[in-house]
Amino acid sequence: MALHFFNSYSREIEEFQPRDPAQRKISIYTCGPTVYSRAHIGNFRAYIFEDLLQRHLELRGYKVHRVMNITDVDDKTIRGTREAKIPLSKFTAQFKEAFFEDIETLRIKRADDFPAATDQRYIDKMIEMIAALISRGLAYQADDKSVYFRINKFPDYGKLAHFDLTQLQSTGRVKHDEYDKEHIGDFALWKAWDEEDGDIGWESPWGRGRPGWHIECSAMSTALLSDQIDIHCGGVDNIFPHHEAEIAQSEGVTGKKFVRYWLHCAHLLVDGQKMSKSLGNFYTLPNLLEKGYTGREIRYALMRVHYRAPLNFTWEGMEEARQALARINEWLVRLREAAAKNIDKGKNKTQPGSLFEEALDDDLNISAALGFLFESIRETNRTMDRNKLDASSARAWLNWWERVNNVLDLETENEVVLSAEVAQLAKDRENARREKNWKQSDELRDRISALGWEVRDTNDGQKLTPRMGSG
RNA sequence: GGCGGGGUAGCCAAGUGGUAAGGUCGCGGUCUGCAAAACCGCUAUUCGCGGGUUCGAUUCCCGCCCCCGCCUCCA
Repeated sequence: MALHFFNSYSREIEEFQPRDPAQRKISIYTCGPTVYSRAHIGNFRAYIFEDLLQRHLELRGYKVHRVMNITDVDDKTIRGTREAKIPLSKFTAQFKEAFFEDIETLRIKRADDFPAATDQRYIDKMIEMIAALISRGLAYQADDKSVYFRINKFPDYGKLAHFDLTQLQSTGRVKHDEYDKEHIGDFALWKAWDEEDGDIGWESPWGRGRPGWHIECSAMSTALLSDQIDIHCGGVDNIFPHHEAEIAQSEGVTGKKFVRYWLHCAHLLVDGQKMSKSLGNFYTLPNLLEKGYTGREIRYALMRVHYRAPLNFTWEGMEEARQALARINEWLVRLREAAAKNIDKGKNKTQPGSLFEEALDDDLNISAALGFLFESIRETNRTMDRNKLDASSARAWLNWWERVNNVLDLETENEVVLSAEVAQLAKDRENARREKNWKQSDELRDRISALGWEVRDTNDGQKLTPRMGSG
């Protein structure tokens, strides 16, 4: 089955055909964080979705070039730097650093480029694009000295969001300077300097000021990818106005189709409510780590629901993630033992299939893909219970897992080393068991458990595994 | 008001015009000295509600209800 994605632009599932199929190269642009505070887990849901997308494309043999922008100048960063009374670059640096820390914890692959809006290279590019838009009559400088995009001159404006612009209603959420603009929907390309900006600003043909938010993405995607990109991702809330504006700006300059496939991720909810910085009901990654959850547990919890469906974050869901991963762990341990045992009963016919990746081909149907994974786990466990899984089959399953895990990236990283204390207790317990001193054996099991290790007695003696979440 | 996305077991969730994957939780069983893990069995006669089409609908059509979101700088 060929790759299919739901394209927000057409609102249909479409077969994926990259711009340059022969090269197997794909360009992806993803909207990154605005670094005015620590990103919350809702942000990371979107980034994990993009990570899953990239990894699956790579599994399918594509070479992905992905760009993620960092918005490091806007109203909120300026407010932040003013309140903190430190320079903008210093203010945003701390959140950039936190962001990279967090994506590493969540095992999100780094983009190839993380362009920053304040980089002079991109400021220049933005100015260049704005000038082109003005020369084409698509933009104008208003009385307030800011430059705006003239949406009436761009007939496709509203096509992505499927908005009828005459129906636009102000929510009052954002204050805008309606008197300076020709149309209420005209959006800023260049914002004229005002007092609140302090020493933040760049010179331009239209005077000192700073870029509007949308133009940075148009400039960076054009500069780093090309006039036309294969896939552009973001949260659904970015569809309007942000992505709509990007289309208008980029196509207004190049005259070419900007993006082939628009993929948008639904929101993460907390207790059924949208999670957002402005509402203050958000968790950051450190908040969850403090509760004892690991990066991979959080990764699983954020990944397991289809990207176009809302994901309701709950602690019950975190617990579920933990248990599901523990199940995978156990399975891998057994498989590796089976692969090493070199028994050859040769009767097992359970073979890994390709259903996992085929599910992902279908608009990243992760639930179906995980369904196949867990079915496979049950089947192979059943076979191993009967001691019927031969070594070569076990190896085949392990190879399959490696492939699957390239996409999921859910395996425990390092073996947690037994402390000398636990090792000694285990040894004592072994002796106690040899003497069938069950009382002492159970006491020791409790003590080992208190130290974070679970004890299991198997045919091959006792086995210790670190309790989930502790490692 | 306009435009989206959802509503499937306690919770999360896949799915199809032919009678409901998977995860998690709970209960019972096998195994065990007891556990744990694993496996087996049970847990939705039913897929928000009401109509319609059909031999048959959770799946298609119509109407309605509920939740979440977007409607000018939120992923």
